[in-house]
Amino acid sequence: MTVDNTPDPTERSRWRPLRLLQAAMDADIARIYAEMPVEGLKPSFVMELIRLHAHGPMTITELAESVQRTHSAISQKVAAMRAAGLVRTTAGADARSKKVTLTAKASRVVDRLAAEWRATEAAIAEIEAEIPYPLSRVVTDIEELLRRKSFHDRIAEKLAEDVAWG
Amino acid sequence: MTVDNTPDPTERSRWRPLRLLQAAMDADIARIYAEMPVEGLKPSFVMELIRLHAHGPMTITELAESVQRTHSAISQKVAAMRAAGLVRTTAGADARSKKVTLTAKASRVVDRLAAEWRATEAAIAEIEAEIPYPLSRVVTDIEELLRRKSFHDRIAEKLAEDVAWG
DNA sequence: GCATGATGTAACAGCACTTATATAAGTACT
DNA sequence: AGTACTTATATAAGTGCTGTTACATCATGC
Repeated sequence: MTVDNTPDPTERSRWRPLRLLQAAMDADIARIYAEMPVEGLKPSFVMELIRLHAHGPMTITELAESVQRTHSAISQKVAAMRAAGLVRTTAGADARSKKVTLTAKASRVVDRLAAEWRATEAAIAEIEAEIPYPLSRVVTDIEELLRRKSFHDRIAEKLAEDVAWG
Repeated sequence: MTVDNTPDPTERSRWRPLRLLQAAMDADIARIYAEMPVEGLKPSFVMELIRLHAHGPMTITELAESVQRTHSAISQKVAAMRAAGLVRTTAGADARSKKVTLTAKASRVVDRLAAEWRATEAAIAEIEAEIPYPLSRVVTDIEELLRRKSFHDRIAEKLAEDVAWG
Protein backbone atom coordinates (compact mmCIF):
# COMPACT_ATOMS: atom_id res chain seq x y z
CA MET A 1 0.00 0.00 0.00
CA THR A 2 1.51 3.23 -1.05
CA VAL A 3 -1.42 5.40 -0.23
CA ASP A 4 -3.90 5.89 2.52
CA ASN A 5 -7.47 5.12 1.64
CA THR A 6 -9.42 6.82 4.40
CA PRO A 7 -12.59 8.37 3.04
CA ASP A 8 -11.54 11.98 3.49
CA PRO A 9 -7.90 12.59 2.65
CA THR A 10 -8.34 16.34 3.11
CA GLU A 11 -8.66 16.16 6.87
CA ARG A 12 -5.10 15.29 7.68
CA SER A 13 -2.41 16.77 5.54
CA ARG A 14 1.34 16.88 5.68
CA TRP A 15 1.29 19.96 3.57
CA ARG A 16 -1.02 22.27 5.48
CA PRO A 17 1.03 22.55 8.68
CA LEU A 18 3.86 24.09 6.69
CA ARG A 19 1.45 26.48 4.98
CA LEU A 20 0.01 27.48 8.32
CA LEU A 21 3.43 27.93 9.89
CA GLN A 22 4.53 30.04 6.98
CA ALA A 23 1.38 32.14 7.09
CA ALA A 24 1.74 32.66 10.84
CA MET A 25 5.37 33.71 10.50
CA ASP A 26 4.53 36.03 7.62
CA ALA A 27 1.83 37.60 9.74
CA ASP A 28 4.37 38.20 12.53
CA ILE A 29 6.76 39.79 10.06
CA ALA A 30 3.97 42.00 8.75
CA ARG A 31 3.15 42.99 12.33
CA ILE A 32 6.72 44.14 12.91
CA TYR A 33 6.50 46.51 9.96
CA ALA A 34 2.96 47.54 10.80
CA GLU A 35 4.15 48.63 14.24
CA MET A 36 6.34 51.30 12.67
CA PRO A 37 4.41 54.52 13.07
CA VAL A 38 4.91 55.76 9.54
CA GLU A 39 1.78 56.80 7.80
CA GLY A 40 1.25 55.01 4.52
CA LEU A 41 4.00 52.44 4.89
CA LYS A 42 2.91 49.07 3.57
CA PRO A 43 4.89 45.88 4.16
CA SER A 44 5.09 45.41 0.42
CA PHE A 45 7.05 48.67 0.14
CA VAL A 46 9.78 47.62 2.52
CA MET A 47 12.00 45.70 0.16
CA GLU A 48 11.98 48.45 -2.45
CA LEU A 49 12.71 51.12 0.13
CA ILE A 50 15.65 49.21 1.54
CA ARG A 51 16.99 48.59 -1.95
CA LEU A 52 16.74 52.23 -2.86
CA HIS A 53 18.58 53.10 0.31
CA ALA A 54 21.33 50.55 -0.29
CA HIS A 55 21.84 51.15 -4.00
CA GLY A 56 20.99 54.80 -4.11
CA PRO A 57 18.43 56.29 -6.49
CA MET A 58 17.35 53.98 -9.30
CA THR A 59 15.16 54.39 -12.33
CA ILE A 60 11.86 52.56 -12.61
CA THR A 61 13.41 50.07 -15.01
CA GLU A 62 16.38 49.41 -12.77
CA LEU A 63 14.13 48.92 -9.77
CA ALA A 64 11.86 46.64 -11.78
CA GLU A 65 14.80 44.46 -12.79
CA SER A 66 16.08 44.50 -9.24
CA VAL A 67 12.88 43.01 -7.88
CA GLN A 68 11.96 40.96 -10.95
CA ARG A 69 8.78 42.71 -11.92
CA THR A 70 7.53 44.48 -15.02
CA HIS A 71 8.15 48.22 -15.32
CA SER A 72 4.40 48.70 -15.23
CA ALA A 73 3.99 46.98 -11.89
CA ILE A 74 6.82 49.03 -10.43
CA SER A 75 5.56 52.23 -11.97
CA GLN A 76 2.33 51.65 -10.09
CA LYS A 77 4.06 50.78 -6.86
CA VAL A 78 6.27 53.83 -7.14
CA ALA A 79 3.17 55.95 -7.70
CA ALA A 80 1.68 54.48 -4.50
CA MET A 81 4.89 55.10 -2.57
CA ARG A 82 5.00 58.63 -3.91
CA ALA A 83 1.42 59.18 -2.81
CA ALA A 84 2.48 57.96 0.64
CA GLY A 85 5.28 60.53 0.64
CA LEU A 86 8.01 57.90 0.76
CA VAL A 87 9.71 58.52 -2.56
CA ARG A 88 10.19 61.33 -5.01
CA THR A 89 10.96 61.00 -8.70
CA THR A 90 13.38 63.39 -10.28
CA ALA A 91 14.57 63.61 -13.86
CA GLY A 92 17.81 61.74 -14.35
CA ALA A 93 20.69 62.60 -16.65
CA ASP A 94 18.43 61.36 -19.37
CA ALA A 95 15.12 63.15 -19.25
CA ARG A 96 13.32 60.02 -20.38
CA SER A 97 14.16 58.17 -17.22
CA LYS A 98 13.36 59.16 -13.69
CA LYS A 99 15.41 58.49 -10.65
CA VAL A 100 13.36 57.26 -7.74
CA THR A 101 14.70 58.75 -4.54
CA LEU A 102 13.77 58.32 -0.91
CA THR A 103 12.16 61.31 0.73
CA ALA A 104 13.32 62.58 4.12
CA LYS A 105 10.32 60.83 5.63
CA ALA A 106 11.46 57.49 4.22
CA SER A 107 15.10 58.15 5.02
CA ARG A 108 14.21 58.65 8.65
CA VAL A 109 12.85 55.12 8.87
CA VAL A 110 14.72 53.08 6.31
CA ASP A 111 17.58 52.27 8.65
CA ARG A 112 15.05 50.94 11.05
CA LEU A 113 13.38 48.92 8.31
CA ALA A 114 16.71 47.41 7.34
CA ALA A 115 17.35 46.64 11.00
CA GLU A 116 13.97 44.93 11.17
CA TRP A 117 14.80 42.92 8.10
CA ARG A 118 18.11 41.85 9.61
CA ALA A 119 16.41 41.10 12.91
CA THR A 120 13.97 38.86 11.11
CA GLU A 121 16.83 37.01 9.47
CA ALA A 122 18.60 36.78 12.79
CA ALA A 123 15.48 35.39 14.45
CA ILE A 124 15.26 32.72 11.78
CA ALA A 125 18.95 31.94 12.22
CA GLU A 126 18.38 31.60 15.94
CA ILE A 127 15.50 29.21 15.42
CA GLU A 128 17.56 27.18 12.98
CA ALA A 129 20.35 26.91 15.51
CA GLU A 130 17.98 25.59 18.13
CA ILE A 131 16.61 22.68 16.14
CA PRO A 132 18.47 19.48 15.27
CA TYR A 133 18.27 20.02 11.54
CA PRO A 134 17.85 23.49 10.10
CA LEU A 135 14.95 24.37 7.87
CA SER A 136 17.25 25.80 5.23
CA ARG A 137 18.97 22.45 4.89
CA VAL A 138 15.65 20.68 4.52
CA VAL A 139 14.76 23.16 1.82
CA THR A 140 17.97 22.53 -0.11
CA ASP A 141 17.57 18.77 0.42
CA ILE A 142 14.12 18.91 -1.10
CA GLU A 143 15.23 21.18 -3.92
CA GLU A 144 17.90 18.64 -4.78
CA LEU A 145 15.37 15.80 -4.82
CA LEU A 146 12.98 17.80 -6.97
CA ARG A 147 15.73 18.60 -9.44
CA ARG A 148 16.10 14.87 -10.01
CA LYS A 149 12.37 14.24 -10.28
CA SER A 150 9.86 17.04 -10.22
CA PHE A 151 7.12 17.18 -7.64
CA HIS A 152 4.59 17.03 -10.42
CA ASP A 153 6.09 13.80 -11.76
CA ARG A 154 6.22 12.31 -8.29
CA ILE A 155 2.53 13.00 -7.77
CA ALA A 156 1.71 11.58 -11.20
CA GLU A 157 3.71 8.47 -10.37
CA LYS A 158 1.95 7.92 -7.05
CA LEU A 159 -1.33 8.47 -8.80
CA ALA A 160 -0.54 5.80 -11.38
CA GLU A 161 0.29 3.33 -8.59
CA ASP A 162 -2.89 4.18 -6.74
CA VAL A 163 -5.13 3.83 -9.76
CA ALA A 164 -3.43 0.62 -10.86
CA TRP A 165 -3.55 -1.16 -7.52
CA GLY A 166 -6.26 0.56 -5.55
CA MET B 1 27.70 40.36 16.47
CA THR B 2 24.27 38.99 16.30
CA VAL B 3 23.33 40.50 12.99
CA ASP B 4 24.78 40.99 9.58
CA ASN B 5 25.37 44.57 8.60
CA THR B 6 25.82 44.38 4.84
CA PRO B 7 24.19 47.34 3.15
CA ASP B 8 21.35 45.42 1.53
CA PRO B 9 19.90 42.73 3.75
CA THR B 10 17.15 42.03 1.22
CA GLU B 11 19.40 40.34 -1.28
CA ARG B 12 20.07 37.17 0.60
CA SER B 13 17.32 35.75 2.69
CA ARG B 14 16.79 32.57 4.62
CA TRP B 15 13.12 33.02 4.32
CA ARG B 16 12.60 33.38 0.59
CA PRO B 17 13.87 29.95 -0.44
CA LEU B 18 11.12 28.35 1.59
CA ARG B 19 8.55 30.68 0.07
CA LEU B 20 9.77 29.85 -3.39
CA LEU B 21 9.82 26.13 -2.72
CA GLN B 22 6.33 26.29 -1.36
CA ALA B 23 5.09 28.33 -4.31
CA ALA B 24 6.71 25.92 -6.78
CA MET B 25 5.17 22.91 -5.08
CA ASP B 26 1.79 24.60 -4.92
CA ALA B 27 2.04 25.32 -8.63
CA ASP B 28 2.76 21.65 -9.31
CA ILE B 29 -0.23 20.63 -7.22
CA ALA B 30 -2.41 23.10 -9.11
CA ARG B 31 -1.12 21.67 -12.38
CA ILE B 32 -2.21 18.19 -11.36
CA TYR B 33 -5.75 19.38 -10.81
CA ALA B 34 -5.68 21.61 -13.87
CA GLU B 35 -4.84 18.58 -15.99
CA MET B 36 -8.18 17.01 -15.14
CA PRO B 37 -10.34 17.64 -18.18
CA VAL B 38 -13.38 18.82 -16.29
CA GLU B 39 -14.77 22.07 -17.47
CA GLY B 40 -15.06 24.65 -14.73
CA LEU B 41 -13.10 22.80 -12.08
CA LYS B 42 -10.89 25.14 -10.10
CA PRO B 43 -8.23 23.92 -7.67
CA SER B 44 -9.92 25.88 -4.92
CA PHE B 45 -13.03 23.69 -5.33
CA VAL B 46 -11.21 20.43 -4.77
CA MET B 47 -11.25 20.30 -1.00
CA GLU B 48 -14.94 21.12 -0.80
CA LEU B 49 -15.82 18.53 -3.44
CA ILE B 50 -13.87 15.80 -1.69
CA ARG B 51 -15.46 16.71 1.61
CA LEU B 52 -18.92 16.60 0.17
CA HIS B 53 -18.14 13.21 -1.29
CA ALA B 54 -16.76 11.84 1.96
CA HIS B 55 -19.35 13.29 4.34
CA GLY B 56 -22.32 13.23 2.00
CA PRO B 57 -24.53 16.26 1.33
CA MET B 58 -24.02 19.15 3.71
CA THR B 59 -25.72 22.48 4.19
CA ILE B 60 -23.90 25.72 3.46
CA THR B 61 -23.37 26.30 7.16
CA GLU B 62 -22.02 22.81 7.77
CA LEU B 63 -19.66 23.14 4.85
CA ALA B 64 -18.56 26.57 6.05
CA GLU B 65 -17.75 25.17 9.49
CA SER B 66 -16.00 22.22 7.93
CA VAL B 67 -13.57 24.43 6.04
CA GLN B 68 -13.45 27.26 8.57
CA ARG B 69 -14.96 30.00 6.50
CA THR B 70 -17.95 32.29 6.83
CA HIS B 71 -21.25 31.12 5.44
CA SER B 72 -21.13 34.05 3.04
CA ALA B 73 -17.83 32.98 1.54
CA ILE B 74 -19.10 29.44 1.11
CA SER B 75 -22.41 30.60 -0.28
CA GLN B 76 -20.45 32.36 -2.99
CA LYS B 77 -18.20 29.40 -3.64
CA VAL B 78 -21.17 27.07 -3.81
CA ALA B 79 -22.79 29.44 -6.31
CA ALA B 80 -19.61 29.26 -8.40
CA MET B 81 -19.50 25.48 -8.18
CA ARG B 82 -23.15 25.31 -9.11
CA ALA B 83 -22.50 27.53 -12.12
CA ALA B 84 -19.77 25.08 -13.09
CA GLY B 85 -22.26 22.24 -12.85
CA LEU B 86 -20.41 20.53 -10.02
CA VAL B 87 -22.98 20.78 -7.26
CA ARG B 88 -26.72 21.08 -6.89
CA THR B 89 -28.58 22.52 -3.96
CA THR B 90 -31.77 20.91 -2.80
CA ALA B 91 -34.08 21.85 0.02
CA GLY B 92 -33.29 19.93 3.18
CA ALA B 93 -35.65 18.68 5.87
CA ASP B 94 -35.85 22.29 6.90
CA ALA B 95 -36.82 24.49 3.96
CA ARG B 96 -34.49 27.24 5.23
CA SER B 97 -31.40 25.17 4.73
CA LYS B 98 -30.16 23.68 1.50
CA LYS B 99 -28.24 20.50 1.09
CA VAL B 100 -25.30 20.86 -1.26
CA THR B 101 -24.96 17.70 -3.31
CA LEU B 102 -22.45 16.63 -5.93
CA THR B 103 -23.80 16.38 -9.46
CA ALA B 104 -23.15 13.34 -11.64
CA LYS B 105 -20.43 15.36 -13.37
CA ALA B 106 -18.63 15.94 -10.09
CA SER B 107 -19.25 12.38 -8.90
CA ARG B 108 -17.51 11.06 -11.98
CA VAL B 109 -14.30 12.87 -11.06
CA VAL B 110 -14.30 13.15 -7.30
CA ASP B 111 -12.72 9.74 -6.77
CA ARG B 112 -9.95 10.83 -9.05
CA LEU B 113 -9.59 14.11 -7.16
CA ALA B 114 -9.33 12.22 -3.89
CA ALA B 115 -6.76 9.94 -5.49
CA GLU B 116 -4.79 12.99 -6.59
CA TRP B 117 -4.96 14.38 -3.10
CA ARG B 118 -3.69 11.11 -1.67
CA ALA B 119 -1.01 10.92 -4.36
CA THR B 120 0.16 14.39 -3.37
CA GLU B 121 0.37 13.32 0.24
CA ALA B 122 2.19 10.16 -0.78
CA ALA B 123 4.66 12.14 -2.87
CA ILE B 124 5.39 14.33 0.14
CA ALA B 125 5.76 11.25 2.31
CA GLU B 126 8.20 9.84 -0.21
CA ILE B 127 10.25 13.02 -0.21
CA GLU B 128 10.27 13.06 3.57
CA ALA B 129 11.53 9.50 3.64
CA GLU B 130 14.41 10.40 1.35
CA ILE B 131 15.85 13.22 3.39
CA PRO B 132 17.74 12.87 6.66
CA TYR B 133 15.25 14.86 8.68
CA PRO B 134 11.66 15.18 7.55
CA LEU B 135 10.06 18.50 6.90
CA SER B 136 7.14 17.70 9.12
CA ARG B 137 9.47 17.23 12.06
CA VAL B 138 11.15 20.55 11.37
CA VAL B 139 7.72 22.14 11.31
CA THR B 140 6.75 20.67 14.67
CA ASP B 141 10.17 21.57 16.08
CA ILE B 142 9.67 25.18 15.04
CA GLU B 143 6.09 25.24 16.28
CA GLU B 144 7.35 24.09 19.65
CA LEU B 145 9.99 26.83 19.76
CA LEU B 146 7.46 29.45 18.76
CA ARG B 147 5.06 28.32 21.46
CA ARG B 148 7.75 29.17 23.99
CA LYS B 149 8.62 32.49 22.43
CA SER B 150 6.68 33.89 19.50
CA PHE B 151 8.38 34.75 16.25
CA HIS B 152 7.28 38.32 16.72
CA ASP B 153 8.96 38.53 20.10
CA ARG B 154 12.11 36.93 18.75
CA ILE B 155 12.33 39.52 16.00
CA ALA B 156 11.70 42.31 18.49
CA GLU B 157 14.44 40.94 20.70
CA LYS B 158 16.96 40.76 17.88
CA LEU B 159 15.99 44.24 16.91
CA ALA B 160 16.64 45.54 20.41
CA GLU B 161 20.10 43.94 20.36
CA ASP B 162 20.85 45.40 16.98
CA VAL B 163 19.77 48.89 17.91
CA ALA B 164 21.60 48.75 21.23
CA TRP B 165 24.92 47.49 19.92
CA GLY B 166 24.95 48.23 16.25
C1' DG C 1 11.59 62.68 -38.61
C1' DC C 2 11.51 58.04 -37.20
C1' DA C 3 12.74 54.11 -34.57
C1' DT C 4 13.98 53.11 -29.87
C1' DG C 5 13.77 53.56 -24.97
C1' DA C 6 11.67 54.98 -20.52
C1' DT C 7 7.78 55.84 -18.21
C1' DG C 8 2.75 56.59 -17.27
C1' DT C 9 -1.83 55.11 -17.10
C1' DA C 10 -6.36 53.02 -18.02
C1' DA C 11 -8.63 49.01 -17.97
C1' DC C 12 -9.04 44.74 -16.67
C1' DA C 13 -8.49 40.19 -14.23
C1' DG C 14 -8.42 37.08 -10.55
C1' DC C 15 -8.68 35.65 -6.02
C1' DA C 16 -10.61 35.39 -1.71
C1' DC C 17 -12.52 37.36 1.12
C1' DT C 18 -15.74 40.97 4.44
C1' DT C 19 -19.73 43.79 5.61
C1' DA C 20 -24.20 44.89 5.35
C1' DT C 21 -28.60 44.09 3.89
C1' DA C 22 -32.39 41.22 2.17
C1' DT C 23 -35.43 37.33 2.09
C1' DA C 24 -37.54 33.42 3.69
C1' DA C 25 -38.64 29.98 7.04
C1' DG C 26 -38.92 28.20 11.37
C1' DT C 27 -40.05 28.79 16.72
C1' DA C 28 -41.73 30.71 20.87
C1' DC C 29 -44.86 33.17 23.24
C1' DT C 30 -49.23 35.22 24.13
C1' DA D 1 -53.47 33.99 14.84
C1' DG D 2 -50.19 37.61 15.64
C1' DT D 3 -45.77 39.37 16.97
C1' DA D 4 -41.07 38.94 17.70
C1' DC D 5 -37.18 36.57 17.42
C1' DT D 6 -33.68 33.27 15.44
C1' DT D 7 -31.70 30.60 11.77
C1' DA D 8 -30.24 29.79 6.98
C1' DT D 9 -29.10 31.41 2.88
C1' DA D 10 -28.45 34.93 -0.91
C1' DT D 11 -26.60 38.90 -2.84
C1' DA D 12 -24.61 43.48 -3.63
C1' DA D 13 -20.91 46.08 -2.93
C1' DG D 14 -16.54 46.82 -1.48
C1' DT D 15 -11.56 45.78 0.11
C1' DG D 16 -6.90 44.49 -0.60
C1' DC D 17 -3.55 42.77 -3.07
C1' DT D 18 -0.99 41.81 -7.13
C1' DG D 19 -0.57 41.73 -11.05
C1' DT D 20 -1.11 41.93 -16.81
C1' DT D 21 -2.06 43.97 -21.44
C1' DA D 22 -2.41 47.54 -24.36
C1' DC D 23 -1.89 51.94 -25.45
C1' DA D 24 -0.12 56.78 -24.85
C1' DT D 25 3.44 60.16 -24.06
C1' DC D 26 7.67 62.10 -24.47
C1' DA D 27 12.91 62.14 -25.09
C1' DT D 28 16.72 60.93 -27.61
C1' DG D 29 19.98 59.61 -31.07
C1' DC D 30 20.82 58.92 -35.48
